[in-house]
Amino acid sequence: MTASKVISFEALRVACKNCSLATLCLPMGLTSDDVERLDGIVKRARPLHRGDYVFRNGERFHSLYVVKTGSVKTYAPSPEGGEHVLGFHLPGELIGLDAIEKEVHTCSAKVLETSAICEVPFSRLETLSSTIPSLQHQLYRLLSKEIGHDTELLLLLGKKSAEERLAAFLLSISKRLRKRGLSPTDFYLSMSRYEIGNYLGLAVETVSRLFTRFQDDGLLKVDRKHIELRDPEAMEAVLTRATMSDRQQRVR
Amino acid sequence: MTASKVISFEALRVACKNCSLATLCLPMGLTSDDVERLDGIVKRARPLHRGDYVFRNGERFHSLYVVKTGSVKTYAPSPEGGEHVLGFHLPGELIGLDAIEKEVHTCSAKVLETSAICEVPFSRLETLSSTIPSLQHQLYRLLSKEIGHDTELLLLLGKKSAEERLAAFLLSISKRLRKRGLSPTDFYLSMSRYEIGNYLGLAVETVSRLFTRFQDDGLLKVDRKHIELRDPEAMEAVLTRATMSDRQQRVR
DNA sequence: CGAGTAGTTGACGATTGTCAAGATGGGTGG
DNA sequence: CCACCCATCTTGACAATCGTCAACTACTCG
Repeated sequence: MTASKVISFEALRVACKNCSLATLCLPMGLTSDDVERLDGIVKRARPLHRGDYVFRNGERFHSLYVVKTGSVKTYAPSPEGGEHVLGFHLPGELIGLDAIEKEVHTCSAKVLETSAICEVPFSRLETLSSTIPSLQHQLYRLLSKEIGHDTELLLLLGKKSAEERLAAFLLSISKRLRKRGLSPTDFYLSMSRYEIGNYLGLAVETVSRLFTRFQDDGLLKVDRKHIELRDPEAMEAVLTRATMSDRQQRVR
Repeated sequence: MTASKVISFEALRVACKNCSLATLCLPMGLTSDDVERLDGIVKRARPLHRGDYVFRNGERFHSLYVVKTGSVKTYAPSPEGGEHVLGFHLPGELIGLDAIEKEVHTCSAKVLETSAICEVPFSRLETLSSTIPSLQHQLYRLLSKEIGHDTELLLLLGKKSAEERLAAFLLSISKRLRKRGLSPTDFYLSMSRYEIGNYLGLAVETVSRLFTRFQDDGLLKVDRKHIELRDPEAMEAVLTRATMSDRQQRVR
């Protein structure tokens, strides 16, 4: 709230209309006039560092957040100090949508690396959305998209083998990076093996072994957190080829 | 579209404002005047029979649907004829929310028993919602609720043992029935063992064995599809007691 | 009443978690 | 700038849960 803080905010200030993420984020499909109005309510680019919270489980819900740069993990802390990783969020992705109903955050969000986060006060967004039909529509779409995404994950956790889960995870990251204009075959994973395993419902050791196996099979090259997809098609094939889980699904 | 059809519609016609589900469904929190307007766009109580589709995977999305009586399963058909059960829906629950984004249904919905389904054309609902703020809010809430629900399921599939999954499933049904004023301890399961297993990511045989074990342990009495919860507290305890999955979650 | 589907039970095995030990590397302080 | 330390990751051995296969029973529906 000091002058210097204001300056740093201004330095980071990039209007929605100039933001490279506009097509992935809330402004999608809005006229430039409407984007201007949306712009007016967005608190932009709060810079956070590894381990900082965007919001915490139990806090009252006021805003949605958009990842502008960096990456965020959302997770449900369990009473005993454990956690259940719910997702990893890349630039352009909206978080906090699950809190609208109860008006309380039901999960925590922590940045995995230095990240810039835009804050969107929800009540103002809601008000604005009733006067901008395309914004309202976009919000319904984004909420619906989140449901679709969770559904995919449900299928992954309920029906797929460890191998398929990790392959799907890596391909998901790859595709999301491509959409953002980044290399889909050469990237760093900002999360730990433990977090990947937790997210995919696997033990750390299983994740580690799978990375080794994928490398041995020539599907990728792995060096700590640096991943190089060598054979994305073969990786896709891991998902489609008949496995235990397919057999299980067949109607008898 | 014949006269007789119109008559059957009229016979089933129960306005939202007189519907016992109003507090669970879209009208929640609306003034009676607003409910009247909502009423105007709802196509009411299409009666369907076991195996009938509410909508099918791939169909263009036009409407949301509310289960009025009976029960519905939603599932994603897989190319090889298998399926992935995504959910079971009881009276007052809204289905089709996942289709808003792509404007195409990404799953199929089939009724499990004779059911009445209300149809709500989405574009009209959307238009109406921008003039009724509390309806808009309720829609955001319902979408958000769906996300929260999926998140719980994610935790179930990713971290819980077979025993915990089935216990959670039965307790979920029980709680939802209670909200609808039905017995939470004595109910019929309209879905098959296969569908339960598929939904929970378990083999039919595992589900069957668990029912037997729960019965042997005095937690419930099972006779085909009829379930009698004998010890709901002990059933809750199955969820909270330390198990494999808890150990796994502990931060090292 | 017969046939077929759904459900149950048993035996077995595979995938994946657990435990344990060792390797690797980044960060910190002298 | 180097050395140490600790967290993270890897690898191996073993075990348990849960899926698979198979046989049998019991409903349900023509």
